[in-house]
Amino acid sequence: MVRAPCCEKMGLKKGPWAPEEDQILISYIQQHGHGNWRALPKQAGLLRCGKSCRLRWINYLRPDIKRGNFTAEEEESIIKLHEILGNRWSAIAAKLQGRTDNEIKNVWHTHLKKRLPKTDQSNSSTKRAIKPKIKRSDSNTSIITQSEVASLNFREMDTTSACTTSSDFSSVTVGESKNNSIKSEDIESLETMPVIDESFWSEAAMDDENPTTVSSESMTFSNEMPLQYPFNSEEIFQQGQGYNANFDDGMDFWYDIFTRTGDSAELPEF
DNA sequence: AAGCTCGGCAACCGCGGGGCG
DNA sequence: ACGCCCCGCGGTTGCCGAGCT
Repeated sequence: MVRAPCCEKMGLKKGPWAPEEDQILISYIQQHGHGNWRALPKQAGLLRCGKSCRLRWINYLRPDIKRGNFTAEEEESIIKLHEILGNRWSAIAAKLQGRTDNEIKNVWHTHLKKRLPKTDQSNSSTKRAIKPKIKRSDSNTSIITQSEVASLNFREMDTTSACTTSSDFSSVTVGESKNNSIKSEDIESLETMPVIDESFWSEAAMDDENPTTVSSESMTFSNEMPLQYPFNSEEIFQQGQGYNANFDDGMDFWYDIFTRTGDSAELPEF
């Protein structure tokens, strides 16, 4: 089935927004919110498609938008986050208060990309970022927050429940299955598993005799800062029914590690 | 001063995922 | 289980102003 173009209908305006249109959109959203973008332009009396309205609001009119040049800190954050996330601009934007994905994308392409060595530039375009695969928690599970993950401070992880299910940080479910069966979705997840180092697998995870225990010691960073791998199912089991750690929480964790180590060379690739 | 080039940025396009009937 | 609808995302386009010749 071929999807009809967004603004196929005649009479819908395209291109730059006029100040009057902005005003209409702002006042409408202030009064009514934006429940349904598709219906919004008609209700607000705008000759725009809903998509265009949404984009204009998100990228320009939102009251919490921070305008102006990016600070050095922000640029540094973008570079670091891009190392972690790849071209997932919305995820990067979520970490930068008041900045939009579009803005970050533009800054990246116009300024920041040029700063990288050529090899990195070519890699970055094809670099595979973690796909967000947010799993909505069941009624009998709960979301674990970044701080909760960080506070767990584990020595070991159990790959039966932690590794296989946390292989993609967007989708971590612990406490429901204790078997080692690999599902098709796990295969995709395994592809996006952080590449750590060879010893990580040879010493622990790939140990035939003890395939489920991984020592966090095998994950080392260049500055010798001791790091604790985030997930330990045993303690998590003790805490309750299980949990879902969603994608952003996982990213928060890795970003935290990154900012602590400050060494992109040692960052796990996705 | 006029024409051209380039960079920056706002906006558009098309795809994929999730919700819902 | 399936199809439709809507939303959000990432890639791309095109306009516009600044700088250069």
